[in-house]
Amino acid sequence: MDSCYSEKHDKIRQKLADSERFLSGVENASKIFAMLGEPNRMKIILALMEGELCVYHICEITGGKQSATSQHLRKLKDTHIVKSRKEANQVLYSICDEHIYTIVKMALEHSKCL
Amino acid sequence: MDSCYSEKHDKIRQKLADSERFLSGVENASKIFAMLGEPNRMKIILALMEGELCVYHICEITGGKQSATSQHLRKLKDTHIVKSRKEANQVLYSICDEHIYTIVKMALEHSKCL
DNA sequence: ACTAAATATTAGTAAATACTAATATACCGT
DNA sequence: ACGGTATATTAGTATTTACTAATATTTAGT
Repeated sequence: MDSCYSEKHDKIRQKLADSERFLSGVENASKIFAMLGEPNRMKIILALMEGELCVYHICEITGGKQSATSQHLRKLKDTHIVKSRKEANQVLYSICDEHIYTIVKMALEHSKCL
Repeated sequence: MDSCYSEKHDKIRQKLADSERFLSGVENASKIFAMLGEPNRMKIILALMEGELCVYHICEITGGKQSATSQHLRKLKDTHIVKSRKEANQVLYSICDEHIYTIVKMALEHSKCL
């Protein structure tokens, strides 16, 4: 390896790193949207926007089945949209991040005006 | 039909209408998210956030194929996220609505902090 | 320890979605 | 009118995703 290339190569590496960072940013942001892009999951989020809820109540409110709801909750947790804590024999879910509120409200706003 | 029911029935109808409005609101908002939930479509949006572009350039920037890109653009148009106008022999696309900018920026923000 | 309630997981299947390649359409310049 | 360029559409296929039903795990109360 010739060391006069090192600066040049650093720049290339920087560019690659940047674009990777960019692409993974896109991937991550896309994942969030994909989560909200499923109506039943969206209903879960809307329910949780009113406050912490246990799985049973989430099912009741959204009309979803236990199993399906549980699977959706896991996905929402994996994407850091939702967090959970155990209390007695139930698991309470709540929204992780302020941003989600704003994002959802914006989308409802947008869809209102066709 | 007995007319003393009319008020009661009106209320029921109102409630049904409300919940339908609510559900269709959820459906519509969800559709927007589903659009942004596909990485290649997200890239298209990000490109258009810099300004109006023709299909050829969108393909070039995002690295997508012509056909796939065109199909994505149709979907984005159907959901009123994007609009188009013809100029000479090309079609220029741009983002429809202010909200989209904010929504996307929020999501990138959210995904940045894990 | 046993039973019941709350939640999670798994496996299989059905449905939705995105991709590719080929073809069609529209428009421009000659 | 013809050839070329830009975009759209279609059909078929592959992949992803969500659902259901059954089962497993966890905890609480007796």
